[in-house]
Amino acid sequence: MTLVQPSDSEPGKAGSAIAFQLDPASGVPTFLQLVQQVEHALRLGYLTTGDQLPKVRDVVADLAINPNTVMKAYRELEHKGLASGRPGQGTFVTGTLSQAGLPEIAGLRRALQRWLVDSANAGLDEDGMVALFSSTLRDFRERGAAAESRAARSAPREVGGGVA
Amino acid sequence: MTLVQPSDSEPGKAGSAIAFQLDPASGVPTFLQLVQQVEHALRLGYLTTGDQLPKVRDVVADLAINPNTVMKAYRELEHKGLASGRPGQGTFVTGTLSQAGLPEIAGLRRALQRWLVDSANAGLDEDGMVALFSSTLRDFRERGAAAESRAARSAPREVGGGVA
DNA sequence: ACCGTTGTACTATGACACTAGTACAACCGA
DNA sequence: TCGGTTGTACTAGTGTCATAGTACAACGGT
Repeated sequence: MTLVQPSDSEPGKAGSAIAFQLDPASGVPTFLQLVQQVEHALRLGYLTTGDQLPKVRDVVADLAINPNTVMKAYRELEHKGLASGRPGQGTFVTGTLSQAGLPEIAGLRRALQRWLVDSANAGLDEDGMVALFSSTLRDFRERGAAAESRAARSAPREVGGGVA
Repeated sequence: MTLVQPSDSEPGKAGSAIAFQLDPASGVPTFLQLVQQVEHALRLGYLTTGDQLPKVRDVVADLAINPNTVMKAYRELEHKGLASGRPGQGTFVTGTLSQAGLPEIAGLRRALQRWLVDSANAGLDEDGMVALFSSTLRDFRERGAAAESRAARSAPREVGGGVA
């Protein structure tokens, strides 16, 4: 034991740290799940420059995975310019991905919560909701692409999706 | 050349066949993406007993993947009792997963479409929408679990997620 | 200066996903 | 019955993911 006593919101953690969570059934590689969760938090503004990510050894203990796996995730984030490790201190966010304002996101989130409740009331389970979201999003993407190809005769546009 | 001429809706395909689509960036194994897409279509009632799945060789040609990979997906579906291969004919749906009525789903889908439009108007890109959905769903799951653990003192319940 | 914390590097090993290539089996229609 | 279509089986090889285990480097506080 040292000086830190574990609790729900551990002391010594700067900013709002996120809590990683794994979904073994998803088929997504562990290290990628970590990367994606950080990116999601960055997109939604739940994490910003200066915030600390969970310490490698903490993640290892919480998720029962190998340090190398956590390192692979953090290295990927560093490579994308989103985080940086500081030996002796921790790993910290160095970039951001937020695109919409926090209030807008909060509103969208509430609307989505209502939709989830409606879905549950309609008899859908969680997998069903995911299925419907995936399907609707795919449609949305295709419609958008179709609309663009209709309008882009003279204004070609890049559609690449990297984080750059 | 044989008798079939490729077009947008190929002749010779019974029922409503689904069109597979891969997302290389997702990290999800190819064969699992195929399985999940069929399961999603089954959940939403877009595919039902008797419908034909894309022929192995068609999938191979369309997605530029190996027959073994498609077979792995179809074998998994067969193992779950959802599909069955008939040499010389194709692979057909043998089970269903739909839980809510088609009209309910259509309504939920429209609501979700509106939400996607709103999100786009708020400045969110597709990744942002996925991020917000994932985050909100995770909350939803935790809230539900909390509500259950509050009410389930005397009525324990299974939460397993398999397709059985 | 020392010690503990934290990030980082390295090798080796097992499991899994995907591929290439070949061959065979079941079914349908002419 | 024959030929084409389709599903299926098999082997072998490659790359990635995750693991265990060990060791080192950078930083802060006392």
